Amino acid sequence: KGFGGATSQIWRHSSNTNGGAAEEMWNNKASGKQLSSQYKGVVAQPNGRWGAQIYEKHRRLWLGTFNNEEDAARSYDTAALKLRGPKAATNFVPIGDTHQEAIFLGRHSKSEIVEMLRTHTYHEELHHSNKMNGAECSNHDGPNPVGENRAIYPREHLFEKALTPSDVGKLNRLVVPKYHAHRCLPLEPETMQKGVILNCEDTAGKTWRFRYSYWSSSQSYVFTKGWSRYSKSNRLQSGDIVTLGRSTSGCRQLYISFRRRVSNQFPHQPAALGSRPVHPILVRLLPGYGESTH
DNA sequence: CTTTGTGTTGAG
DNA sequence: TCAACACAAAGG
Repeated sequence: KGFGGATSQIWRHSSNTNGGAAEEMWNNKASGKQLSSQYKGVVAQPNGRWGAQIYEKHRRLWLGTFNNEEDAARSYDTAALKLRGPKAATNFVPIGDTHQEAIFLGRHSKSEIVEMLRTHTYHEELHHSNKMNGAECSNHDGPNPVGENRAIYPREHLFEKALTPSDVGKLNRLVVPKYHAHRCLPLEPETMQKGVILNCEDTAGKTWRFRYSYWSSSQSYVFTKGWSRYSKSNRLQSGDIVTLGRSTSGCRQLYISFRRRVSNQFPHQPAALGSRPVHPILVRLLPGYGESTH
């Protein structure tokens, strides 16, 4: 039932406890050649780090970059289990076999899992999920409710901001108005520099992750990493209004949404004047891996 | 500026 | 499907 069929690992001749250490010796410095990984789904980066990738439907999904080959290999393994099921070939025998991990994988979309792997937060999320499971989440054992069972918590309004041109431009950051930052998203002194990762759920239930930090150079609070992705995916334009909210219950889940700028160019254009018909707004999905809920 | 991860290709 | 390689785009 769970993950962990003994058939799922790729056995290698060399004991892999010391990884590719020996191989690096003769492969690396002497010849200017790129060293190559012994692990499936792992590719070398020019700077000596390791990337993980997996293919699906003629497309490559990037699973992040890592310092160790093994971490990259584990990232591949997780993605393979999510994309290809319990029987997928993996680099290591799946240690998180714990049935808990299977449930965790089942409750998150492919793109969510890929995002966790890319940002190195998969294990953090997994463990957090395990803690929650015993308490207030429904913990079914048999029929695993796969689907949109999103909890609706009472939420508080945090702030809104009309986006500036630079918020949707090439700077790839959102400036959080300082007043609101201090009021509802305070950063601890020690986290100011590094920032924190905020998980924000959108109206479709998708989780977006933003790095939130303080830029001392401009003395401003900003969403950096992740913002560009959100902005582009939703085709945000200057003048559009973004809203942040937060659950008032214990989990303090953040929520993000937006609405289009109220156009002042055409205040009340009569719609039916023999011109072209008004089409419903088409919401384009993120290009790339789509979900097939099966 | 550094690093990521996409574009691309040829092999399997 | 897969990894090697080059390098434009993203990140900081």
